[in-house]
Amino acid sequence: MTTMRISEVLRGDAALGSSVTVQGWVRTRRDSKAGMSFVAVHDGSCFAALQVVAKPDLANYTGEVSHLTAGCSVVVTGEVVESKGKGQSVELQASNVEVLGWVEDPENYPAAAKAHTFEYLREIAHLRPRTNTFGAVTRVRHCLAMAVHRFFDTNGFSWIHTPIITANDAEGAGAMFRVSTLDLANLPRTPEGKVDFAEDFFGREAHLTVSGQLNVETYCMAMSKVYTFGPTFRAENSNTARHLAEFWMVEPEIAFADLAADADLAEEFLKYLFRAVLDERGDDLAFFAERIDPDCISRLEAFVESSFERMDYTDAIAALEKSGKNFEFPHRWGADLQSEHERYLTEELVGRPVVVMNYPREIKAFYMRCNDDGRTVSAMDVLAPGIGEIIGGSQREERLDVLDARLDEMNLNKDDYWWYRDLRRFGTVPHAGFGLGFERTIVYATGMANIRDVIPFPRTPRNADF
RNA sequence: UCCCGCGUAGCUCAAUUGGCAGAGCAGCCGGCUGUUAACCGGCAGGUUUCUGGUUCAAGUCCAGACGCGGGAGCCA
Repeated sequence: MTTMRISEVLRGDAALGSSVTVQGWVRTRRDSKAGMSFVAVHDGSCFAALQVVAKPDLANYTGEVSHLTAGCSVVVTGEVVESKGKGQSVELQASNVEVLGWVEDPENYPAAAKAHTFEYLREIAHLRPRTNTFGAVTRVRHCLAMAVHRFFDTNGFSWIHTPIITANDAEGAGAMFRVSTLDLANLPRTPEGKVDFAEDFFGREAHLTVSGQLNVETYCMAMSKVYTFGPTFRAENSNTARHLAEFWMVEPEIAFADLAADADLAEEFLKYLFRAVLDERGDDLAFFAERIDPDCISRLEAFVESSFERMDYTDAIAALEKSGKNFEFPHRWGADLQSEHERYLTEELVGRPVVVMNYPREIKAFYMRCNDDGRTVSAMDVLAPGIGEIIGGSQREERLDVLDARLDEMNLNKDDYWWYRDLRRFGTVPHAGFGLGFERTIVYATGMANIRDVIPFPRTPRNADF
């Protein structure tokens, strides 16, 4: 008798007739007309549950087994047999069912075996991983995370653990959460009456990071190919299905590379991720296609097969003009593309993922490399059908004089960027990178409608429960 | 943050013009010769988000608060 995961039993690792033990939780119990019970047990190892056949000759059949409800934890030993029913090829003929934990007051079990809305399940985030949907999301998320590391590892990248707490007060990527140990009820003051952060834990203002990019660039200038993958934080009060206050971001950075190489990397990387999900999580994808988003498998298959279109921002604007479409928001050279513009380009005009490159410098960050035309920078967005912007990246400005001019132009203090500027003083090289929102990647792969349902414990404005 | 919508049983939703608050699922009890979102019969389940107002009468109308959702902006 061996203990096995349910995925192992279902894929045939245990010979028919052999005795195995499984451990898990009851999904449903069905009583048959023959006076026996069918107990579906799941343990998270795969989408399917294992059907346990429990007959009345079990010592605890009447007293316990026939009272099992959704959520009870059980250890079941039995013989692996070919199923006489239709829904599964093998099942477990139980010789012993031990109930480890009952569900008290099953009428009020919040995750009862019935359909629930995702809004409701967010209120029971500690129990929702037991549902079909969140089990599937969790396995796909894990699959994608492993694929991120595998892709970079096999391509010679080093994983850099950039800091969560940062004292860079000017990263320019959005509002930041303050990190402080000061007593809010009794703040130390400078003679001028301002809060005296010299008294704070770090001796200066500190925040949660909004991006690991500036830090990872330092390691890129020594390791050549690096990436970060970790949590990032935005204190924006944005309440949408696509935003989180705490989310995970993947940020590769490559040296001796230009924007074209950056776009090539993004394309190769995204295709690798989605191919991994297609190869490894077919069971979960089948569920998403059946219950969540009918197109999710065909969308991924099309994505990994198609080549990304490259398009200059200037040409994209021209294409929008030529489209003759009546957009809600006007498009003009010099303004950022609206969601509807991005959707037109990738879904209607091209019908494939599109990399829009070389944006007007006025609307982009200080670190992006200025092009020779004097009015654009080497920035790119990867747009995908069905989701819009999934990646934002750029070639970085490696020339100190140009970088300094940009900092001045944007009224940023050069002293705040002293170590970032040092990289341009000591052995500077052309380099580029991008940021991929990890949860948005999961949304794309699963067809889940709300980003709050692809992260275990979503943090959004006015919501940090659990 | 702005615009719109919603809040009724554990969950998903009904409730006509302001007039006795009701179904399905889940739960419990019973029945049925291997069930698959099982089926059949029965039982139980309510401070209608909260506060105030109008009215003979409020789930329903009015005001405010709180919570949630959709869209927009910002972005990843």
